[in-house]
Amino acid sequence: MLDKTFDSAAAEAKYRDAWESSGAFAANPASPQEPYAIMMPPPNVTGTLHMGHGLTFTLQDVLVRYFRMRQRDTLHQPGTDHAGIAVQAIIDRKLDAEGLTKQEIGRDEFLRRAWEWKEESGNTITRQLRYLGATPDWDRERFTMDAGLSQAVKTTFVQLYREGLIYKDKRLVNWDTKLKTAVSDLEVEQRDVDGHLWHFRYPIDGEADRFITVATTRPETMLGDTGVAVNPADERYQDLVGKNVKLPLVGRLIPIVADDYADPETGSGAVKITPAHDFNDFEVGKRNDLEMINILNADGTLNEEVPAAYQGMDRFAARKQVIADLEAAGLLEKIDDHQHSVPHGDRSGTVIEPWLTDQWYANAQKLAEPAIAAVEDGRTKFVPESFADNYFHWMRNIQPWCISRQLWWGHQIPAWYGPDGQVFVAETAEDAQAEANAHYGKTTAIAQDEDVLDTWFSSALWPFSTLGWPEKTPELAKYYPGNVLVTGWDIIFFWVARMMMMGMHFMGDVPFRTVYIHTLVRDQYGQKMSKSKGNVIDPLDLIEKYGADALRFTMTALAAPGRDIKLAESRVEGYRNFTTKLWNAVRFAEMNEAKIAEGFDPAQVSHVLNTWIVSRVNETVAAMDEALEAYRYDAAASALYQFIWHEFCDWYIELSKPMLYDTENTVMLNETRSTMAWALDRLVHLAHPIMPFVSEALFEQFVADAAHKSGQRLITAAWPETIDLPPSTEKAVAEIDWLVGTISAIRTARAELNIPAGAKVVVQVTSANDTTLARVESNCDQLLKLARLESIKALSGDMPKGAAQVVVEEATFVIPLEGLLDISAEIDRLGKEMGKHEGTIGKLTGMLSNENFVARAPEEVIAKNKALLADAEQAKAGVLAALDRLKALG
RNA sequence: GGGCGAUUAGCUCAGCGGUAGAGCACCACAUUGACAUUGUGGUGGUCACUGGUUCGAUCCCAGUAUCGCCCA
Repeated sequence: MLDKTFDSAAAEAKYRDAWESSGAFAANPASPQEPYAIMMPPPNVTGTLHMGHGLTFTLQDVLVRYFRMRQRDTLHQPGTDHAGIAVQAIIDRKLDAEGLTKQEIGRDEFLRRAWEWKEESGNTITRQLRYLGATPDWDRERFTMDAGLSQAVKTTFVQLYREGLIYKDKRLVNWDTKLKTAVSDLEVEQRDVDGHLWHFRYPIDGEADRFITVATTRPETMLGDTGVAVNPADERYQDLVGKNVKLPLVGRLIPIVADDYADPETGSGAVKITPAHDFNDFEVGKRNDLEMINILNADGTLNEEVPAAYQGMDRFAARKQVIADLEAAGLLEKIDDHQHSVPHGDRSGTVIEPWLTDQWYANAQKLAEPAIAAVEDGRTKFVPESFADNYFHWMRNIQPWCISRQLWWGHQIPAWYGPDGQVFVAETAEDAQAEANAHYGKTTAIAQDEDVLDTWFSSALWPFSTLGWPEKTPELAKYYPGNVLVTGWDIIFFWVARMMMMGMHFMGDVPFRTVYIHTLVRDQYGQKMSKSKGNVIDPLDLIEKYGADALRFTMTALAAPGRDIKLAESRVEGYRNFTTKLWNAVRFAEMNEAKIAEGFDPAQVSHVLNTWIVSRVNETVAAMDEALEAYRYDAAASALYQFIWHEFCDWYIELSKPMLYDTENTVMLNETRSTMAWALDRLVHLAHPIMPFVSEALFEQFVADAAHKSGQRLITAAWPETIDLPPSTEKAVAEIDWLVGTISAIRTARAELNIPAGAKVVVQVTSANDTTLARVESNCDQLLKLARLESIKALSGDMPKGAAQVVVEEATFVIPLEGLLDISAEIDRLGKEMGKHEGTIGKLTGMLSNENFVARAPEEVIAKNKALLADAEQAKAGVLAALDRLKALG
């Protein structure tokens, strides 16, 4: 006997392990089955499961389980990325706590410690994914710094270098002064801050008492100014172009140049130019051939390029000092409050400095071309489609991709330098040495580039490097391209774009056919979850409280395309209740000995109720197939919920009771027991992708036995297919629809007339046609039970006085209440119904008498409206007759 | 400033060129032999606003307002 409620914790613990050890998650490249591959976006190895993971991995697992049940050879590729900056920061902190620095311990020892950390605490998230019920092929788990994936990095780097698509360049980068590395544009967060705009007066050289005013939000950069720009069309400054300014505090003469970048409308119209410390100024500097003076050290202190008084000073201390000194010199014109955005490192939180350094770049513009074309011609589709525009916009405006990072944790760049700086790029030190020796004509010492590659460089190779590339493996042949990539929109540029570029370049084909983009999980008020706001909901807490199935159902039901998910805990609670509902439905079946009898054929059931539920199962299968194939997770969840709760539980179980309790009629009893067991078997199959634990538990504890499938596991069972039903099905469905409508109508009238719920009433039917009378006859038990009636039969003799009347289609159900009826309440009630029908009739008559409508509307719309009008008129006539009788008899 | 999206019941959201839907919340009733993590019934909406296209617009188009997000 099933317990009264579902014990989610016990089931999760049991099936998590049982599934995994059964080998159910394993892909099988040797199998003849059609593949279905999803590459898991590798979570950061430092990560722990948050709600975003909860969403993305639920959606992936729903697809994986669904297609596994459809008997596809399913690969869900798991793994983690090495998170260069994050891991380096962790090790740095630990060293700091020990009073050590990485320079002291050296690169090898640093890497040893990093690996040690990774082995010990780096895989928290992959353990946590199992709690969510994810079923990737764990035996194939990869890490971006594994030997194979590292080889892929070397191979791609060397090839791209040889093709001229990777090169070294001196450009401005986003420099993180705390982590002392370049970071990508995407890792820079623009924060609006309340700052100031300082207006300084720069004296014109050779013109006493003449000044030009410039404004800046970063006064310390003036020490690196190498020019002042004015707009060529700005008449105020025409005569100054070509002259020099004597840079205060520094004394350097710097030219005044004409450049469109200067906006005459903004401030004074003149702009100071610091080419080595501002992205816009860099371009102005290049156009006007201005000197580039780098005034910063890697740690953000000022270097020897500035006057001695400022050397070694931190950039923010220098800012104060520069302001004070300019003010003292009488050159501070004014200070405005000014709100502006300041770049911050998203890892370090520190202000990012544009800094001039030598870095390795990939020619992203070139690599993007085929990646853009692949989406244009539909080889890869975005779902929802609108995200393709996002992708195009970014890809068409893509900048050179700075791929080097000044870190130790990562893939060290396979480039070596000779004593004169000559570069030798090769996959191995030996090859590089050989090249160097050949180049110099003698054995010459070379040293490898100290830097490592951006983590996203290796992540970009993930769709093929995990499959064994550059080796030609069976996996690569079978699972590339993958079917779908499921990820959040925040990662389109970090990852999707780069996988597309690398996939097109090295595999000659897209990495996946579809990119499903989901949105962010926010709190119930639409706020982004953040630790500082304290509104973070931990998915593991929800799993503990409500079960993984409830969380998964919530994620699935809320995953409507293109919309952020606002998560309220009450939703999860509601879906926990849903798992309980399903559990108890099976428990009911168990109590009533539901079991599929030998030779049972769902297409041949005789009772209308059984025919109806078979038909409803069919339609639910079709609805879920359609929804899942279109990535309409919300629609799939809703079809399942609606079917289980509001059709199977509310009506099928309730209407089946008279048959299940009537042990005399063994034919009907057996058919109903069989149908119920059959339907439940289909139903747990349908529930499995979204609610794997409760469905598997129910299957094991009862359903498998009832359906003669003992010993099988749902996780690998075949997904239901729709079955062909005889034409008579339609009639049965209409009869159940009528029955449901009639019961509901009587219940409504009872409630509105305050007939006590416990009171059994006598009902007599009048003005009913033969079909209705036959339906009343054959569904008598169900009507008595669910509408709580004493009896129901055709009205014989006169209409009783003081009777309530319920009109359903052509028939009226008369409920004699012998003076208990509140006549005026009943008149009001019937009057309200009349109003409703009259409204409908008015509207439809209007439409149907409109010549244009009749002439232009489609045939089926006209037919439908005519039918609706007939129904409404029939109903109105019934209600009118009821009102007349009531008035006549009281 | 540029781009994208949203605006439908108290809340969270589906929907769709043809009579407005769900879940939650709320109100009333009910402990009837799966389930109170329940059942039954009910209240609740000028589909943001203004125009246009159409026989017909919540839906398509244009504009307005408000709110998000991304980019500069």
